[in-house]
This record gives sequence, C-alpha cells and structure tokens, in this order.
Amino acid sequence: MLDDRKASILRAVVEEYIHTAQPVGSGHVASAPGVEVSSATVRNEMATLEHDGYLAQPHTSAGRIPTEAGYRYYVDHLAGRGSLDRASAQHVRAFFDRTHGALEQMLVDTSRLLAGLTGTAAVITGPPQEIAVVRSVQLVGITARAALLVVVLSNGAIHKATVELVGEHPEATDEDLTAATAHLRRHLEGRRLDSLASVPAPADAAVARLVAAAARTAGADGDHLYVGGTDRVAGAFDAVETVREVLGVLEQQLVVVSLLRDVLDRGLQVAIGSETGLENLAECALVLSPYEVEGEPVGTVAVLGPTRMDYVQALAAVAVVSNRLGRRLSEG
Amino acid sequence: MLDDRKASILRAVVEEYIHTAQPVGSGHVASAPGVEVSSATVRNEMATLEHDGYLAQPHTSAGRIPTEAGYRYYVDHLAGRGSLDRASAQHVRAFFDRTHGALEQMLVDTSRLLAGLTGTAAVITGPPQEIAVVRSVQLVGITARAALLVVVLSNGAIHKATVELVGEHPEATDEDLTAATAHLRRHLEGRRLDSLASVPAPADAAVARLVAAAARTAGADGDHLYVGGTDRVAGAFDAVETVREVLGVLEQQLVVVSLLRDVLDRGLQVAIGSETGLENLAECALVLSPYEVEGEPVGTVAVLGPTRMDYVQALAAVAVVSNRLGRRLSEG
DNA sequence: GGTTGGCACTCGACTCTACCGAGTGCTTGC
DNA sequence: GCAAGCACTCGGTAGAGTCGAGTGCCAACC
Repeated sequence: MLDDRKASILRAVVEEYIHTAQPVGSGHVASAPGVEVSSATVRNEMATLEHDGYLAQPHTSAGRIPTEAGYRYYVDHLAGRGSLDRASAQHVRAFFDRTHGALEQMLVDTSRLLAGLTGTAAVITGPPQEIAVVRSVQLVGITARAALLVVVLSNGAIHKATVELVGEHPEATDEDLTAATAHLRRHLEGRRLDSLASVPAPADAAVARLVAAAARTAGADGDHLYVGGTDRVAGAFDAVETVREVLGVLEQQLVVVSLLRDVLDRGLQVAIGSETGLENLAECALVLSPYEVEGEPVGTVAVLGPTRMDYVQALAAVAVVSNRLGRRLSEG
Repeated sequence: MLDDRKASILRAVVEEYIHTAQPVGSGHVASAPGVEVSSATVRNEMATLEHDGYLAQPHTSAGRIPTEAGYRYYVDHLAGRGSLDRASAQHVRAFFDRTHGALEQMLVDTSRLLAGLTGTAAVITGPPQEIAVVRSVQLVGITARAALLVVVLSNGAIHKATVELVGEHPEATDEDLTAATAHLRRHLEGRRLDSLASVPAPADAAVARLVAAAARTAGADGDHLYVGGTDRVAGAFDAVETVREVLGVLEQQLVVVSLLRDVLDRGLQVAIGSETGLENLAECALVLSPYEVEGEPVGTVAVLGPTRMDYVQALAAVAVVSNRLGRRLSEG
C-alpha cells in the first residue's frame, strides 16, 4: 500500500503517460493537480516508486514510465470508476434502441461500437449456446454419410453441427433421419441445449446411432467471437512487429476465447501485459466485463489495447456496453 | 505495346522492385538477365518508359519505380503464369484432403491458408445461397412479433433471416407458424433458395402474412466473407496510416464483397491501386479468381496486398486454391 | 526530519555540416 | 543507334555540437 503522496504521484505519472505516451518527469508531476510538493520531493518519491517496482526509467536522465505493477496499482486503487461522457452514453443508448435483427450481426456491430468508444480493438464472446433453451431441432441429411444438426435457440441463435456417421452401417435413410429428429425434438425442445449430451437412446438401432452421433456434437460449435476495430491496432503501437503479433492473436478465435475465460476465471476485470498469459500480448492490456442475461453471466465484452490505454474510459465503456447488451438480450 | 527491349527493362524493374522495395537503377537493370545492353541505353529507354507512364521517379537521381500502368502492363504481358512450388502445392493438397466439417470453418481456414501462401491478407466470398438447393425449411417463433427463418441448404450452409411481423395484426400463433412452415416446405424443398421470393400466397390470411414476410427476407442474408491473414497487412506497408485504412476496409464485409463483385464484373483478374475504385486501397492490389461448383462460378478467392506484391506467386496461389476449393465443394 | 532550492551531470533528440554513392541526363565518339 | 564518359543531383549517413528535459545529491531551511 502506498501512502497518499506516493499514490498521487503514481496517478499523475500514469495519467500523464497515458495521455502523452512520453516518459513523465518530476516537473510535470509536481505541477499536476493533487501533488502539492516540489519537483525535488517528487524526484525522491519517484526514486522510491521505481525501487518498489511501480515505475521504470527508459534510460538515465529520462522521465518515468509506469511498469505493469504501476498500472495494476493504478487500476486497483487510483482509477476512479468514471462514467462515459454524455455524447457517448447517448450514442450507446441510440445504438441499442436502433439495433435489431440477427444476433450475430448485432454482436459484430456492438464490437465495432465499443471499438469506436475506446479507440482500440474490441472483442465480444457470444452467449454460450449450451444454456439457451431449444426452440426447434432438426436433423437434415447432406450426404449419405453426413447430416447437419440444426438447433434454433430461444435467443435467436442457431447451433449447427455436422453429424458424421462412421462405423459398419454408416448409411442412414430418410426415415431414420425423420425418426431421429422426432426423438431429439421430444427430448430437447423447451430444455437447455446442454441436455443434448444426455438424450436417452431410442429403441431402433439405426436411429439410436444417429441420435448418439448428434449427442456427440454437444459443445462442438463452441463460443463465437466477434472482433471489431482491428484497424485501431495499427495506430496503438509504434513497432510494426507488435501490431502484427496482436492482429495474429485476434485472428485466432480459440485463443482469444480461452484468454477471456481465463482472465475472468481469475476474477480479474483488467489484465495487464504478462497477466494475459500470452507472450504476444506483452504490451497489451485487456479490460473486460461479463454481461448477464436474466441475472446469469453469459458472455464477455472486452477491449484490447496497449498497456497505456485509458483504463477509466475503457472500464466505463465496457461496463455500459455489457450492461446494455445484457439488457437488450434479456428482453429479446 | 512495348518493343522487346522496353518490355524486358520494364519486367526487370518490376521484378526487382517487388523483391527489394527499393527504386531500381539503370545499373541493376543492365545486369539483369534478358537485358543485354549497357546501362546508358537502359537509361534512355527508362526515360521513355517514364514519359509513357510506365515508370516513375520518387525524386531526381533516384532509381525508377513502376506506376500502376507499369504493373498493369507487367501482369498483362510479362508475368508468366507460373505455378506454385512443390512444397506449397503439396501443402494445399494436404489441406483440402484433411479439411472437413462445416462450410464456414473451412472457408475461414482456407483464407488463412491462402494468406500463408502469399504472405498477404486473403479473402473468400462464400458460395451464394440463392443458387443452392433447399433441403429443409423451418419457421421458428422467437417472440410474438419476430420469427426466425432457417433454411438448410444442400451444400451444408444455413440461410437464416429474422422475419419481423409488422402491421395491424402482428401476432402469430404457433398454428400459423406451423402452417406457414408447411407451406414453405411444400414450395421450396428441392428447389433453389431464390425461389423463396416467388412462393405463392396460401389461402389463410395470417399464414399468408407470415409467408410474405419470409419471402421478403430473400437475399437479406447476403454473401458471407471470410478474411484471413490480416496480420500480414501490418508488414506490407510502412505507413501506419495505410495499414489502418486497409484494415478498415477489410472490416467492412459489404464493401469488400461488392469490391470483389465489381472487379469480377469488369472481367479483371487483377485490380491495381485505383483500379479497385476504393481510395483507401490506392496502394493495394487485388488478385482474384472465381471458383466453380459443378461448372458454375459461385464465389471468389482473392488476395489483397501492396501494389508491389509478387503477382506471379499470387496468381498461382489464387488459381490453385480456387480450383481445389471448387472441387472440394463439388464433391461434398 | 522532512522538504526544498540549487547544482552538476547525463543523455537522447535535434541540427548542421560534410561526404559518399547511387543514379541521372547529356554529350561525344564509334 | 548504342555505349562510354562526365558533370550533376540529391537522399542517406556519420560525426560534432548544442539544447534541454530530467536526474541524483547535497546543503540549507522551516
């Protein structure tokens, strides 16, 4: 825990650095509001803060830069939870009032909205389909050996999975498909999708094979990810290599989804640099907020930017968007 | 039309510039294979080529750089249609042998494969759903005023659209939905999706409203776009602003889809710089190739890179991938 | 004793200069 | 018509000098 003076000095350094992206000197800090001491005193304190690991010096005779620990302390203790400015808040409200149509498109648009609010890339994981209620089930034959399981969920999402029939008697007749569809419908409609895995086997052997194959696809069509504002990444880092790495990460949906899950599981709202656990994101920070539908958290809204992003702004934006998104999905 | 000597000089400049990204001087050109004259002669010829608009000089006393017209002449007359190197060809073959499962994931993976082959971003438009044959139709109620139209197509794709009921009697009962589903099924299954727009109206008024609303969604779920290798964009241009612009374009699916369609309609296989018609892509070139399923072109495979991309390589990669992709989709 | 003003020192950023070399255009000779 | 030679251009680089923001430390002060 830092005493008041050190805290306000750290805050001044972080906020100034976020603003200017330049190392911050004792002079600037001394003239910052909330710091009422001379630059000499600030220097002494900054030396201590550096020794304690909150600040770093790019080189002698340069100003200080926050370390990961510095940012961490800042978001944990110093960054007041502000709210969005009027115009942005209005913009968000208008967006959610206006938006309509398919879930997917809405999430794509939402990620772009969030990117616009924060000036960084934004990602959103779709509500997991496992917990949604099944409205309709259908097993459609595509080829003799493959069928498509299409499940319409109450939130307007569609779960689809290829059902492959392997084994000695792979062929399935249309009658088998119809029977299997009827069976699945009986045991699934009105229930949650995750009960797909535990649908009882029907009497007929051929139908049972189909149902079992369909059941195996439970969870196969994993969480979907919606990414927006990738163009902002280009401006966020000066090293091309970093830009490349970050874009590379964003292309791998699985990696990002498990990253979000992992951070959330650790109870974090903000992951800074190495806290993300991904080497490629060493210079990035992630600000996230789960969103709830009917009181239950079902997905995550997040922002991915450089470590020197505006955390207050990002936290506010992520909070508002996740809140509105959850509300929007609840009423649908 | 250029005489032989000018042509080989232009070729040398283009290929050298593609390789090094540096202005090419008369000395380099003179020592290039295929050019058997002295550098002084080359200088004279290059002056002519510059005057004719094929080359440009960044500044006096620097080498020459190809203009758009230069690249255009190069791809039209000088770039031999090479083929992929053994390893890459093998890689592509292995990919298509190995890949399986849902259409969407396969196209995502294919775009990434293509990006890997060419070192630039790659885009693929999915087969248009209009011409696919309907396997199954279902109208599922989501709320009292909205339903989801889910159509499973023979190629394994799914067409979905939100059906909104507006007007004086917006409510639809489950019976109405069932009746509408049955009606649609009768008139659609086994036919092409684009006949959705011309399904005859059923007798019952409420059902007719539903069917009409569903018919209106024809074509609403437009062509899908799959983008891969966005991270390569970062390395392709030195100006951050350009990177940002290109990424921005790639985020707008509609823009890219119509760009591809437009270029294809003009009968081009390569669009260079301003030929794309997009200001943001002034420094980009697009290399594309339609792919065919059962003899009919159904989608496009393309590569988006800097104007100084390796056109021979890109053309070969795009050709092989579109070919294999078409074959793969035909057999499915 | 904590705080502050003062001071010497450091070191990156910027400017200026000179210079090098790749490249050109032109002229002349073959 | 081609090639060799030559004067000229001009961006890029290297080195010297300067500037200034910033530091650490010390002594004085309240």
